[in-house]
Amino acid sequence: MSLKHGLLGFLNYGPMTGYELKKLFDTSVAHFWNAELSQIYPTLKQLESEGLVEMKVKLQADRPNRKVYTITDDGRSELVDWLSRPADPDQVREPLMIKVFFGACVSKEQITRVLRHRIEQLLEMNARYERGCSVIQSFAAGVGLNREAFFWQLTIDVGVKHNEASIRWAEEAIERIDRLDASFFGTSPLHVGTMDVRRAVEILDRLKSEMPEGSFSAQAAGRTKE
Amino acid sequence: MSLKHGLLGFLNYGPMTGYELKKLFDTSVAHFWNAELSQIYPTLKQLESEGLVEMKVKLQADRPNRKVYTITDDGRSELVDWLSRPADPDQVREPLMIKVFFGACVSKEQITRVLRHRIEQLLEMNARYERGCSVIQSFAAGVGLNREAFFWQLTIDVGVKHNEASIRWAEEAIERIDRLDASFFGTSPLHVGTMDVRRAVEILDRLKSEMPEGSFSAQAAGRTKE
DNA sequence: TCCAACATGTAACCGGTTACATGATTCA
DNA sequence: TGAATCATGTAACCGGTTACATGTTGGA
Repeated sequence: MSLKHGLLGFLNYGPMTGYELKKLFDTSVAHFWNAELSQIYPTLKQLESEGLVEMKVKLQADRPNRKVYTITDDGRSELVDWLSRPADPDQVREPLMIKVFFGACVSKEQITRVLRHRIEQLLEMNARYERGCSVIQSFAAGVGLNREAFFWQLTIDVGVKHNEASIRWAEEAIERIDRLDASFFGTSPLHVGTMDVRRAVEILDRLKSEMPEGSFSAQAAGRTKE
Repeated sequence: MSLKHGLLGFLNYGPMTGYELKKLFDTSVAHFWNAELSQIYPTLKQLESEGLVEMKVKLQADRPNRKVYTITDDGRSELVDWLSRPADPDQVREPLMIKVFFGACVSKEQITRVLRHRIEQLLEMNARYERGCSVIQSFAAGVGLNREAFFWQLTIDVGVKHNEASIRWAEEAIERIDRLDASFFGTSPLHVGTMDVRRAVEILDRLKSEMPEGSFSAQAAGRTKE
């Protein structure tokens, strides 16, 4: 888990409470990382028990007391250490791709509708990203971290690029599906090919053994384990 | 969870065992979905208890008995139903982006090394994808599902496009970081700006209230819950 | 009057991974 | 002899989400 390191990263900017960390998360890294308070609080405790942060209770009369966490030297070096280590490949899990993978089970209209819906989502998301840019600039200026804003911007850039690529892919996919002969789908939406599984597995085994190594699968590319 | 629907999708091609499902997963959807046997077996049981699949034990003398699962009419209609529903936006969790976000904490060399490492991963992955294309073609031809192969191919295309976009982004990021003045990073790797958190949160609150709505965050774009 | 913000948490659940268990057969 | 394949599972754990609990203050 790298929530730990996300918390350390923010605490490196200055001491703060779990509640404040949640706010920062929501308005700065929400596009690639979500964190609930119910996960932040125990994680802070854990960081404390590992000596990576220190906690001081600030008594308050009118509001609940605040527990202010400060990063320690150990915490700082753990952070830098982690940041410098290369990251494992992200293992993805994309329900939309399952829908596309089995697209032949449904009609042209059904599958393209799903794709068009995704395009809408991506456009909306990119619009939000654009607004996010100005938020980052204003925030960085207001808080005096212009240097840091350069990197914050990079994480937005990659999201935008990703979404643009997805949109282009989806648009092309819709076009290609539209061009497909109607007979391609059969008359019934449940008209999908069947296969002899024993034979299929046989073929896969053969293909696999013909492959150089690692064959065709997403994972395994210098895993190091964090 | 859509492992359920992934299993249904494959069982729609023909009756098979958990062991065989695992093989198919590993050689066809591994690039966007992983499934362990220890998860497949209980999920099949669950599908059975929901009446979406049926199980028959095939006794074997020399090997352990096989439990062959067959999709039911209910299962088929649940599959088609699910496939036709638009997918929620993928919620992502990208450790690499945390590293970039806090890139100002480390040196130019450290952060660019991390990015170069990611580029290597992506290139290797795309090479695997290319091999994957021919696997899909051979497999589809061998098993007589050419129609379906069109959609299988689409799921590889999107992976390739994504990776290409990431590579371009990372290359540009490295260039831009390299061009940064050394003073940008300070002399010490731990030289990172600090901020007045109370003030930062104040600014965020103000920016948030100025924003139209939903402000800047990745989620929330017509969630429907599966 | 009622909801949002402040501020902290616990407990149950959920999807998924890792490790462990069993036991025969086949191939290097 | 020892690893890989066939074939099934259970149990512990892990990161994360949802729901629930508590109690004050300030604003619509």
